[in-house]
Amino acid sequence: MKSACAQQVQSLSSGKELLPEPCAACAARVLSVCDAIDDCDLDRLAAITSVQDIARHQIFVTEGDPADHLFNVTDGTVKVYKLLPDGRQQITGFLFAGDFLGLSFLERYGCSAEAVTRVRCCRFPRKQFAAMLTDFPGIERRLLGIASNELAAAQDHMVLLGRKTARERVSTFLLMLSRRAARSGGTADPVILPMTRTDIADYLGLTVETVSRTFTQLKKDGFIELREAGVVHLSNLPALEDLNEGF
Amino acid sequence: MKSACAQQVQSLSSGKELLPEPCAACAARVLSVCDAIDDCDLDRLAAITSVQDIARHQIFVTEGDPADHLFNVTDGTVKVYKLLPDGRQQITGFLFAGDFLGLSFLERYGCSAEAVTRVRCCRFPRKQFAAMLTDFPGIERRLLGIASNELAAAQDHMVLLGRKTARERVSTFLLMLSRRAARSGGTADPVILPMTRTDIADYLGLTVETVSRTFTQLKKDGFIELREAGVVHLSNLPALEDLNEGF
DNA sequence: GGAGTTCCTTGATGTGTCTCAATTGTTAAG
DNA sequence: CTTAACAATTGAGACACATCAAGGAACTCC
Repeated sequence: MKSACAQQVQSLSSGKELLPEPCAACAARVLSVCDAIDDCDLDRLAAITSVQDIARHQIFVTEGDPADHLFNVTDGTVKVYKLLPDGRQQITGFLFAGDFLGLSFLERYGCSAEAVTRVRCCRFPRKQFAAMLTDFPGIERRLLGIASNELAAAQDHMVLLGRKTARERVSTFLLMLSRRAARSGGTADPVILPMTRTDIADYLGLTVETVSRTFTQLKKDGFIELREAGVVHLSNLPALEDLNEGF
Repeated sequence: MKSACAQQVQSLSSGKELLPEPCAACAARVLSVCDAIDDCDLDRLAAITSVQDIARHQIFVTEGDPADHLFNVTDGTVKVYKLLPDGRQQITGFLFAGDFLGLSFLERYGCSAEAVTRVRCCRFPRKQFAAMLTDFPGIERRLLGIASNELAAAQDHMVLLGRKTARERVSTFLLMLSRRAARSGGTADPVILPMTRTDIADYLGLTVETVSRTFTQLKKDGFIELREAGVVHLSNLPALEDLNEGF
């Protein structure tokens, strides 16, 4: 087990091969927990790390299972969700390169996770990772920061689910993806949607039909353009931001 | 500033006077962060603590303000909420004795907080509290645990807001309050509702009218009884739990 | 290149919850 | 006890979104 965090050499969607690289060269590192560790100590982290490639649609974390592993997404998109007994689904978040998965440091996973695209991630055994916390208090601090951010995002999402209209939900979603992409070095304007309309609906607390209708409505009103599949052009970003009144 | 965490000698609602007590005797301590500190080090915590009494309806934390203080509720009920520019409100959670407030360790508060009843709490200056983290890593571990629990609660609430019917939301809410009360040494069956129907509505993503109608509907169907104001008797708890199918 | 599958869109209709409005119940003040 | 202010309930009607159903577009697999 020599290799560790993987560097994203080519986008997975391009079909090119991925080259595993050591943590020190990991493109996702600056975005993630691993950044809390000095270069010289990275081999310590690398020793407990295994790189995983996950096929599209594969469920690699199941709600209620013992939380044996923590994950760090280095490429691709993951959906994190909960199910009601009758099959209703609520997606609690999407994860992208640099995002950490497994933040419920409880005995069992609180959510399930499924690869929306082909996904590459670093996997840490939870116990060994926990053991490292005592040696590297910086990680703990970092985790607390990540938890804070996740909590803030969860609160924003509660506002969306509890109080926003369908149109507001969709535009908030588009802006969120846009900012997220820009923040991690991507492009802000043509927003890439790796997930299906159904996934978007399950994230926004709507039905597929309503999501689809809202997209066409936003298109008709000149806020967005839909040329290729999975891509949304924000033709009128200021107006779109107005829909969310500085949110 | 000699006194620190307050002990709940009598319930505030009874109108009796509260006696401030040192942290070592604090009834809420076992439920809270303070438990991560040994008795002998408690004076260190006490030195930066100030006890605060907050009147009903007082807003003591405002979203967007610099996060100068952290709070630990020792008695009473607090609502934590976010507002949309046009006044729509989403309550993200209710806090009771032992609950920690200020978990967004960010520069500014992410939510506002208002006293639903008269509230007593311990207040810590954020910077001094942060400084203690290095000396007492146990607190950090504890905070991470609290954050995990809050995150799990937030995820459950997203499912509620995104995918549950009004009836399911209300019954989930009642069960949550019941379990919460039981967990912190209270009574599980007559559930106490310190908050108004409007607050419940803003928590559940509904309107007051729908909440009220759902209550009477649950009453008519024999799930609950409404005798005094602010009290709900769970006449048929198993059936109520069935409504939420093991949730 | 054709067939199957999945995804997306659009239409017609239904309904759960919201909105508006009025009444009653409760609490606090004088 | 009276009055005012607030909280809770109930009814009538409207509407945003869900449901049901069908057609078309994109992708995958022989």
